[in-house]
Amino acid sequence: MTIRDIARECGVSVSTVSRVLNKRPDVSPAVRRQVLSVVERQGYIPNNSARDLVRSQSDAIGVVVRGSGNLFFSDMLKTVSRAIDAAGSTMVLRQIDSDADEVKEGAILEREKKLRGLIFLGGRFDYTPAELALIGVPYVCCSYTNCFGSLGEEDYASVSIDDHLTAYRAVEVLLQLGHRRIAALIPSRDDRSISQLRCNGYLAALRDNGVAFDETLLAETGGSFAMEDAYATVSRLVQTGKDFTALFTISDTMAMAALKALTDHGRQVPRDCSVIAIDGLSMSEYLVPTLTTMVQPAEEMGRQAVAILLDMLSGGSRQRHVRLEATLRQGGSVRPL
Amino acid sequence: MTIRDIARECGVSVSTVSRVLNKRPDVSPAVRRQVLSVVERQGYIPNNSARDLVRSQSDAIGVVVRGSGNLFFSDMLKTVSRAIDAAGSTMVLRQIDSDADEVKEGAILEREKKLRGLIFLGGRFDYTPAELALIGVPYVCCSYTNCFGSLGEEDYASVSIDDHLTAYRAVEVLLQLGHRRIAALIPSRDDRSISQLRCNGYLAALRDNGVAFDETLLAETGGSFAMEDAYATVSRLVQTGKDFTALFTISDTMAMAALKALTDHGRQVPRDCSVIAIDGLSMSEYLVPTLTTMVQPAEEMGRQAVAILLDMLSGGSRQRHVRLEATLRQGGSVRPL
DNA sequence: ATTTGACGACCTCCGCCGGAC
DNA sequence: TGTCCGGCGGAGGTCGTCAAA
Repeated sequence: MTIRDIARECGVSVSTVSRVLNKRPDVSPAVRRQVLSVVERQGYIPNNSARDLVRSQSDAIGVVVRGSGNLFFSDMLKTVSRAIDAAGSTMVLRQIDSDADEVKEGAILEREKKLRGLIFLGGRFDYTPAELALIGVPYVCCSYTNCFGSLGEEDYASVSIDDHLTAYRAVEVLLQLGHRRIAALIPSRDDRSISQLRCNGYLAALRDNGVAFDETLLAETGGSFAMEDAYATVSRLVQTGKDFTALFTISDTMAMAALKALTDHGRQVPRDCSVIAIDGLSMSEYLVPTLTTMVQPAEEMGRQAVAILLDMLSGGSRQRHVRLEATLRQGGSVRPL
Repeated sequence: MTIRDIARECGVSVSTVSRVLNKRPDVSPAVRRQVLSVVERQGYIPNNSARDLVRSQSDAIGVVVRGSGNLFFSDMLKTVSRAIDAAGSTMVLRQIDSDADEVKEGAILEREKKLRGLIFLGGRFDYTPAELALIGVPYVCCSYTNCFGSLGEEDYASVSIDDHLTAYRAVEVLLQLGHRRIAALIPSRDDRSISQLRCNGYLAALRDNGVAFDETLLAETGGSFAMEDAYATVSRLVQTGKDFTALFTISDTMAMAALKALTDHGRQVPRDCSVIAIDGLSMSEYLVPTLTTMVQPAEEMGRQAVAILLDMLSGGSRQRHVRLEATLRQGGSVRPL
């Protein structure tokens, strides 16, 4: 079933059917009605590949989301979608695996859909100029920066929170409430990524407040963000018998697993151990106790990412790197010592 | 940058470059190396649209997932992906909005990628033959059936649990523990979908056990599966002052919101109120208390869906409709009365 | 003036044939 | 004879242009 079949059945030319399908004005109402009815009756669906092939450009903006199971990107995605719609543009979404190459996928998407620009929701922190050369349109890194890479500040755009500072503040909350023996649950202390940044914030907060860093209170999952591994890691930590009154962790989901592990091993939260995290998933408001966490402004991040991209597309010159602030959401998982 | 540019730069023909890119054997190692190095250096990416367009068929199987935020489909998706790989086929994934038309999207995907078959993860329960005529390849409905539609049994394939029976059993668990005043938290009792099926299971279990149905204990969110609405609905229910010792709900995420609402209004779980749900998300093992829930065999469902599809593709004649059993996972959210 | 038809270019693959050594 | 490479044509939908009704 091709456009030619429709044309033949209607007794008109391929050009005419194409005009109807693309809602162009220069077709008589009678012919338009007839073509549409045949299209409907035959269940004809235009071939998207052929369509994409011939369009030299589109008004579409691509969004590449890495990590389909990442709840944090869900809220953000809604805002991004709305902002792109509001700008009269179209969003083309591609969800990829958390170990896939978002740059490569973005480049493929760019060519396939003839994109005007790209937004990456999540990605590596260590791009090199060579790999980014694949991308031929303006792009914005959303929720991460290139701090471990070699891109120039002017070579890309980003919207993010200050991961170091946010972790620093979270740990400070615990310190100010009198906690001194503060454990940290992280994937890895040197993954050249978010985990390392936030771990460094933890270390800096301890140092600045005169608390000696205790290596044995740093619990690494071995790179994993999975709840399963977080649970096992915290369980091991508790079983070492080490004393700690609070736990800092870098994501809400890991915190959820930590809450469970602590409870299962007889440590009540927050009575026996306070827990604080970073992310601010809406889900964590439904934990018992409600999770105390540093909320990333997901919606504002999405809005800003779209705003920056649109500005770049129109040749504007506004700030290309936006740092937003994470704010403390008081829950019930932290108590004064 | 097209295949022609690469051919020109290499001083070979377009055919030769195409042969290299498609890993065909009849190219000399020297030419192959040269072409690949130029492709690499130029960052050439073949145009997927043209590629898809020209292929008359592929070995790909399409998977359409409706509701990107649905955690239940995450586990299933991994199994489906592995099973398709194991069969030597390729998976093409499309995530769509929960209010999008999965049939339409599936039909588009089918033409775009020249699919051999389709698997729908989540969809409407009331298809008509007319709309399904859009789909031109074998397909399997995974996690739902056409029980509210007008398809013939022979017209489609499905893998699902018995929603009525599963709800029935969940409520029976509560009844056998002595509970009589059992509230139900559901999106809607007549949505011609999963909510209605499970609600009927609840009603049947009450009836068969001689417990009169109390209209005021049926809490509807108004069609929403969102935690926010579940929380508000349970809060209202508690505030009416109605007495109930247990709560049945149709999904783990709604149960999570219910746990929170009950706790926030002074009802401890399971001491003051037991909670049971259906789904068996891995996440709900990390709730405090662990959620007692009827676990859908997500992985087995994924495996079966692929197996059925492969059988249909090879002209096999095995059972087209597979009903799997949900099994009770004992948690800490239910107690005997 | 309005509506319609014809045509080529866009890009890649693939089967086939022909040529070269 | 076998190996390697070049060239051709068709398939797909769109869109601007030109011609024609």
